[in-house]
Amino acid sequence: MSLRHAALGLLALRGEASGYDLLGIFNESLEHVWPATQSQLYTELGKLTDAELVEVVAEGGRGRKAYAVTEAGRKEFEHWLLEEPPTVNRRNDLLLRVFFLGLVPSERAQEFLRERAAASADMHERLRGVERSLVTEQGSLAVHGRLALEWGLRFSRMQSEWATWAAEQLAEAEPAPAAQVAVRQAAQPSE
Amino acid sequence: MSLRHAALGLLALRGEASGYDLLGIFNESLEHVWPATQSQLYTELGKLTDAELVEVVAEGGRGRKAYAVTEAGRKEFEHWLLEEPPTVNRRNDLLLRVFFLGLVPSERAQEFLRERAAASADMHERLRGVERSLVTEQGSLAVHGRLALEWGLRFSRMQSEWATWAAEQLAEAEPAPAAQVAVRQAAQPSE
DNA sequence: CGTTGACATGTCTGTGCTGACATGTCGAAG
DNA sequence: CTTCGACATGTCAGCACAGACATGTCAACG
Repeated sequence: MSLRHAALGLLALRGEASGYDLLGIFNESLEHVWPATQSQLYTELGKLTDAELVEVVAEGGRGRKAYAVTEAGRKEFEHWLLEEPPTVNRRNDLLLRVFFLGLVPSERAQEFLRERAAASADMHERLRGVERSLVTEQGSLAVHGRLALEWGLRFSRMQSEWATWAAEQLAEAEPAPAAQVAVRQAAQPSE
Repeated sequence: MSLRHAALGLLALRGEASGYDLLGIFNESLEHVWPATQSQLYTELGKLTDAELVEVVAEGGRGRKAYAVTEAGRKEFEHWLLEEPPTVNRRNDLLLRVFFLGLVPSERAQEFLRERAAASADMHERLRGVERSLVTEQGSLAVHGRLALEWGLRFSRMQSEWATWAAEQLAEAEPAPAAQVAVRQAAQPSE
């Protein structure tokens, strides 16, 4: 239920904002961290209002409603931020595939892993580009944005290195082509 | 929609299995990679049967139905495994919190990051334990299980190091309590 | 013989999320 | 004056998933 807290947090940062404003921030700053669609966001703002964690502080043109966090909202947000343990992201598409890699020929599996290594390396380079374009900015938002960026840099590097290593592991474990099978069978009587 | 493919893959590995059997595997081997509940799994097996990707190959006592993948199922599975690009896991609870860390005093934020570093270090140790208990096992499942384990080891180490680094960044950026500012400046010119 | 625990299948409600749809306002440019 | 693009709010259907509920069989132990 983190969208709730993301919205609360953005309102706390901004002081006040409309659903439309928040949507803009979600699509810019939080796109890679916690994406949200418009329908979700407006629904959540409605619920937050009902729960009295936010309130409408102004109504402007085009039906615009400016929201701000209430005292209860601020409290709820800080509790979430510091007290509640972050939920670990359990599902991992990549590792699920790795689990099944034994079902295809080793060469195909190695190819798959090398592709993943390349994809992560690409991601790393992309983030390096973002990093370079960020050196000028200042302020607390930039400080914490940089922490998140560094996480991405380290993660993509780790994953790229891991995938390269994994492909090598498979290459060593099974030297592959049919010609070598006989050798293997002669060398090791069982399994 | 990866539960579908996880079920397909497990059936391909096992040859044939009941929903109950698969549930056991999900709760043991795939718990940290792709958890599934019983209701989800039985529902999915029903859908897979309707789609003719799996079929009931035997019925046993206690209403047991043994499923096996069909030719179409095998094809669909291999397509997913090798052709479809793994979807990146976009939502990240931890980074979302980091984004908002500027809303609390720097000391609290540093505390938060150090806690995260400790939690990741714990995770790392836990996985090292699993690694040690795995050295005896053989077979292709163990080979690919080890690849996934190594990913976990590298990930937890990376995250622990990152959190430690991030806490230090904040400590440097805002040397905090006014009294100590002078001391720090005198003691260490930079970095 | 009765109880317990593993085996085994299924349904239902609620929630979070996505994508599509629906509706309307306002300012600026042509 | 019309049209277009940014601003702005909302609903709805559908899917994945979690957790609870419902039902029943079979083997083993006491």
